[in-house]
Amino acid sequence: MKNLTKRQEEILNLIKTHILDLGFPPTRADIAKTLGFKSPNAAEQHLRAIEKKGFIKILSGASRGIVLNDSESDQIPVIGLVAAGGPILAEENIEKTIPKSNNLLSSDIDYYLRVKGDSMVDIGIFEEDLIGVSKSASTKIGSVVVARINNEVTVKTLIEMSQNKVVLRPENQNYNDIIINPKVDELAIEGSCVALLRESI
Amino acid sequence: MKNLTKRQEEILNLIKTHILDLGFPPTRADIAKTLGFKSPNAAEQHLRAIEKKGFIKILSGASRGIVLNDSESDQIPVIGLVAAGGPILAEENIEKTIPKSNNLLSSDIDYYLRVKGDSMVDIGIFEEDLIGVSKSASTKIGSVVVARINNEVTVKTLIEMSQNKVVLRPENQNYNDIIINPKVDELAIEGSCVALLRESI
DNA sequence: CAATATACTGTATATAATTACAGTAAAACT
DNA sequence: AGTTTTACTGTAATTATATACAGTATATTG
Repeated sequence: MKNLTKRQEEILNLIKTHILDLGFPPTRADIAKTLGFKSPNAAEQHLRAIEKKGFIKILSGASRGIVLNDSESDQIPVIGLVAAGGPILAEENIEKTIPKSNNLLSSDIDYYLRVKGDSMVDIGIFEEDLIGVSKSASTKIGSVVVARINNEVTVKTLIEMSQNKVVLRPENQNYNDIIINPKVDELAIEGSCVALLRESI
Repeated sequence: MKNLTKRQEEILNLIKTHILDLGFPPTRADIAKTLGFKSPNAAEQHLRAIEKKGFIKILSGASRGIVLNDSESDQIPVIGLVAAGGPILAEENIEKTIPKSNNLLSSDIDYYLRVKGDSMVDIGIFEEDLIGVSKSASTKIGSVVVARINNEVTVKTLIEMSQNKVVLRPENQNYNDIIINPKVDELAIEGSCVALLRESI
């Protein structure tokens, strides 16, 4: 998807704002009036350009027939099984996506991860639950993190983190702490768990 | 706000669906075509009636100028502490409301209830969690229900239900089953738990 | 039992809106 | 240097849309 020019972006924002304010897209004349064009055709041609670049779709013959193409930035992916090796957010891991506007929880969620196994049941994280993961939230000691150890993704509580020792604790008395030497094993903290969804009880 | 007739409700839903699908409201002709009216005026008059009852606003002169009035029905209330005596959904119990989400969780959630206590931790329901409650979902044996016993609201698993014996089980080994005789104690099953939200981990 | 609300058909018209065509001018590629 | 893209003005035709007016019929309410 090509980049929009400054003016085109301005028009796309105007459309979004109009929809947010009134609930329906503007007409060519509305756009022209707002931006001071003396001809509705100026708006028309901008719309065609924006459509060509893939950001909107113009429904011909319909008044206000401007459809916003769901940009991926407005969708939060739900990650099912993470294929070994690749990045978590790789296409093949995305089970579905949830529109951000429908998100009831923290706005800081980058993706949802479907929980496998019972290693976190003691703090109420069950198999099939969806965990809201934030990549930017600070990973403090004691927080629940998404970690990748030698290409395997896991959700655990972060207990200790120093240069040559990282301790990840399963919240289930049947499991033992995972102790990693980052100099020996490959370790990456992918994000912090900030919310939880259970779709059926 | 007066109640809509069946037909009017049908039209309001059509408008909402149209907006959800395409991003803008339908025209009178669209409505007429969808519902099989032979005159766009039929749609026009329905719209006027729906506006009169306060559910929409019609912007005169604007094509597709139908604005949905934020009806409370699009918001799901979050119930904090339930005051003894009154109905669960009483105004004073509503902690906040959250917009109804279509894709995220079951569309059948009437309200969220904030969990107090630790009686359900064994199945991953923790204090401060929000439970999505459906009033209409069938209350089967084995399902987690919201029950009111002598004016106190509680969340438990329904184990047995007969004319003179109802058994509610806390999912926590430190608690005992609650055995009620509905002929002695006042008991009402308010709904079933169909989803769960945890706003922070 | 009359008035009002509901639920439409049918026709007509003003206006709202899309959209095509003909230009101008500057900037950005190729 | 020539073509394409961007960014508009200006005009006009066609179509889309709202909306008024005139009816019909049944149901509901005061």
